[in-house]
Amino acid sequence: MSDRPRRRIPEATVERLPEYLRILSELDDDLDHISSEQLADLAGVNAAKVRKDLSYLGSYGTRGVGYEVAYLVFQVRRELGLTHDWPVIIVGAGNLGQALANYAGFVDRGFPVAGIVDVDPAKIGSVIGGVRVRHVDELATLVRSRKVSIGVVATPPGAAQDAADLLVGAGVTSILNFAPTVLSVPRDVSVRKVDLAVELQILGFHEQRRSVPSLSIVLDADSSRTASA
Amino acid sequence: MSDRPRRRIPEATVERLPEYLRILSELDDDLDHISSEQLADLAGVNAAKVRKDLSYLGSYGTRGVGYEVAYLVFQVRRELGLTHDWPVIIVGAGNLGQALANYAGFVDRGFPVAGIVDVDPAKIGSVIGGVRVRHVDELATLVRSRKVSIGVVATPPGAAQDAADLLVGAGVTSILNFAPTVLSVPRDVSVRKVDLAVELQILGFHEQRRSVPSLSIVLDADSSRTASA
DNA sequence: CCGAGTTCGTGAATGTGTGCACAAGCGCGT
DNA sequence: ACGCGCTTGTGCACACATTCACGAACTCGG
Ligand SMILES: NC(=O)c1ccc[n+]([C@@H]2O[C@H](COP(=O)([O-])OP(=O)(O)OC[C@H]3O[C@@H](n4cnc5c(N)ncnc54)[C@H](O)[C@@H]3O)[C@@H](O)[C@H]2O)c1
Ligand SMILES: NC(=O)c1ccc[n+]([C@@H]2O[C@H](COP(=O)([O-])OP(=O)(O)OC[C@H]3O[C@@H](n4cnc5c(N)ncnc54)[C@H](O)[C@@H]3O)[C@@H](O)[C@H]2O)c1
Repeated sequence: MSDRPRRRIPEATVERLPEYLRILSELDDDLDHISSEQLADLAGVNAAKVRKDLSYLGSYGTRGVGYEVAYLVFQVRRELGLTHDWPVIIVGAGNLGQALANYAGFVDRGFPVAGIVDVDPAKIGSVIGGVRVRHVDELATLVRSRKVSIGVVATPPGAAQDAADLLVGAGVTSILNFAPTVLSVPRDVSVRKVDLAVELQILGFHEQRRSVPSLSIVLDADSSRTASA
Repeated sequence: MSDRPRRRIPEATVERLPEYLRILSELDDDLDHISSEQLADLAGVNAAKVRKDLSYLGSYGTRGVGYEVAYLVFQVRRELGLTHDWPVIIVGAGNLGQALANYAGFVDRGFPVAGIVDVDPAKIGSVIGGVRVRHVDELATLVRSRKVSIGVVATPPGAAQDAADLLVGAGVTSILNFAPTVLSVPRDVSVRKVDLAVELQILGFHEQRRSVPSLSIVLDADSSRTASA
């Protein structure tokens, strides 16, 4: 219990752990154990993958029985660093920034909105999701006083790099970028990008392939990203 | 020109093509050629990767010169199926659904919002981004009359499977899911999921690792998803 | 206490993605 | 016409991810 092997966890596994965690958290309270196969079904993946993923955290299952849900939740949360909350600051209080700030799902999963900033005087002072919109000049102060290490960029593309620079300058070390722009940041800052138009374009690609049945295989079901009944 | 090799394109490449396309589209008009290295820099990836990605589309570059931007844009658009628009229907006109409908970036990139539906009488009839919100009962009619093949699920998690079933029943074959739920759909329907809380949790994981310097390597810069200066 | 049935943990095989390194091809200047 | 410098396209080696298959370890009933 006290020792932590702290082995390296593959990135692909890290990307699935939050999904397992969500599913486990939503399970009925009277279900105290779950098998890799049950969890796999709920997550839409292969059972062997679930076992391998969980094995990176340690040997927390019991053969012939499965995994104890409460304990597994605890272990996954610990591994993901969710033993404490990670306050988040949102830059840009437009359509998307407001939707994000209003979204209860963030605080529920350990990411309270510690601040929202904008440059538009019309937006500053308004309250969204219980948080008052501040001027972007106050960003650094907010980040430092609230010990924020994660920033969300929800500005127009032209302002995204500026926003990122501000965040990095204030000490933020992780950025979630919604603007369709490639951000330049120091190597020790993590950036993840969510581009909704890209998602649609990927769907469009497969959609198009579907309608022009290739000479070889008629339907190459893309098992990678698609969940099936 | 008339022949189309129609080779299989790796999924990883498909996921990068939209980004290349966006960058190419935003280039100065007076730049008529671009090298793989320049494009790689702009996209924050390796030049060899750009060349390999583009080589799946065909040999559209010229050695010693680079790629002709206009022609490359055309080819990438063709490959992604963007020779025509893909109308999209949004289910759920809440915070997120409204932000999406208001977002000009979709229609700009070939995905006009053909309809928005909801169950809430208070929302039905209002106009968002130039589109009137309809009752969810009209979904099938809308999908058929506007030839929609892509649906966006922006309902609360509890209603997401219902929304997906409705979409599939109406003939939609690609779904972009924003609800934190695993959707069950027939095997021939593509689903992509965007879970913003998952993105934050992944950042949180790396954030935590950062603060507990592992015994082995102090900072394992995650090159996979992070763009760096 | 034993055997049947269950489920985990993981080695090994296979599949997919990345990046180096270099030959082949092109343009340009002389 | 030719050589030189530049850039593409790709073979190859390596890294990473997925899946299978099976031994190990557990439960339970008799
Ligand atoms: N709305 C969507 O559904 C959607 C979908 C995909 C991507 N996006 C992207 O998300 C970003 C935000 O989209 P949106 O629809 O909310 O745009 P928006 O125009 O509604 O909001 C942008 C906000 O950023 C503020 N801003 C501008 N410059 C700033 C700066 N330097 N510092 C701080 N704030 C600044 C503006 O005042 C505005 O309030 C854009 O990059 C957009 O491309 C939005
Ligand atoms: N708002 C965000 O920033 C955000 C971020 C991440 C994920 N999400 C997810 O996106 C989804 C939507 O979030 P939101 O903030 O817009 O929620 P919301 O509650 O503001 O909006 C949901 C809308 O869906 C409608 N709806 C409910 N049942 C429906 C049905 N059966 N058919 C059609 N419409 C129905 C509701 O009337 C409401 O208008 C949720 O699943 C949420 O978890 C939202």
